[in-house]
Amino acid sequence: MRLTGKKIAANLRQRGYKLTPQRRAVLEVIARSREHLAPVAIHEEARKRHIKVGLVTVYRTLEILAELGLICEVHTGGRQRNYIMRRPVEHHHHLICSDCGRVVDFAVCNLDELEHKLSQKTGFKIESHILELHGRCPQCCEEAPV
Amino acid sequence: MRLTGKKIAANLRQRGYKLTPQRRAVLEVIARSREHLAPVAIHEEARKRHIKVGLVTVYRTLEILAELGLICEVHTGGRQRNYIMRRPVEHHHHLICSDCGRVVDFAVCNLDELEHKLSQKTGFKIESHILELHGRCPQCCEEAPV
DNA sequence: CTGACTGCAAATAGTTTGCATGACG
DNA sequence: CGTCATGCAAACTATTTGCAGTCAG
Repeated sequence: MRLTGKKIAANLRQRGYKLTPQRRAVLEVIARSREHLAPVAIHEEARKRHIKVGLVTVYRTLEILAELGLICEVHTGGRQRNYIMRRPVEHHHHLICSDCGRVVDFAVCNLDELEHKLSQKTGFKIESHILELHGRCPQCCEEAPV
Repeated sequence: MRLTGKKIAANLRQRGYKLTPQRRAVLEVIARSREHLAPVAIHEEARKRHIKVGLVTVYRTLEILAELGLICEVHTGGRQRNYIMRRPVEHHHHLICSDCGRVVDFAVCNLDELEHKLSQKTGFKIESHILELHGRCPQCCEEAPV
């Protein structure tokens, strides 16, 4: 599914939001990057493309986009938030390169059984999970063999 | 394995650190809590127990304790760091109540196969993973049925 | 037109650093 | 006793909020 402007606009409007150049810009920057980006990086990149946008707006936009499920947060352990395009709409996870930050999606996670077992054992009503794999991508392994 | 003062002291000394009342306090606060705690909470709790310690020291201590593997970080999605005692030394994960913050450990995670497959498919050299389950614990489910 | 959006400046929140003093081993 | 630890204040970083002007629909 391609995220055309129209689809996004509709998506936004549905919840009473408007599609402004700034929001378009933020979304585009994230969409074009294969890596996860921090708010500051998104801001810089947008300005490089000569789109006038304030950092504050980037923050506000990210919140909305995440709420709409168009982007999602990546937990890098660093001190800032990081967002990446949510390509497939389905449930999926990330494999993240600890050197360059490249992100690969994957969908398989046979955790249902685990969740079921744990649920029975602990009485928890399990609602979601975070699963992220960290490692080094092929490029980084080559470039700087530890 | 009980974490006696001696063991901890040895653990610290091994790497050139000293065991001070402050460090002892921080560790004790974390050890007694079943939930994950943020630096501020640890600081407050320590003071309640009449141990004079500065917030700065708490931060510095947390860094060391995490480095030593005595405590570990929990990713709550909130804006602060959160730490919890690392009870078993083995590899394990957390099941976290999204209401009260209670944390349950579990060790089973049949991800080896998944990691292996992904490694082959992507060329990534997988080094670690984050797996956290989120849900509501029995108590919270009872007290406030959604 | 009008309510939602933007951007600035300023406020917060969390964390880190510099430095003089204090105490573990 | 020397080295590492502490605590204050101040710096810093990331993020949020208030508000007046602006714009998409």
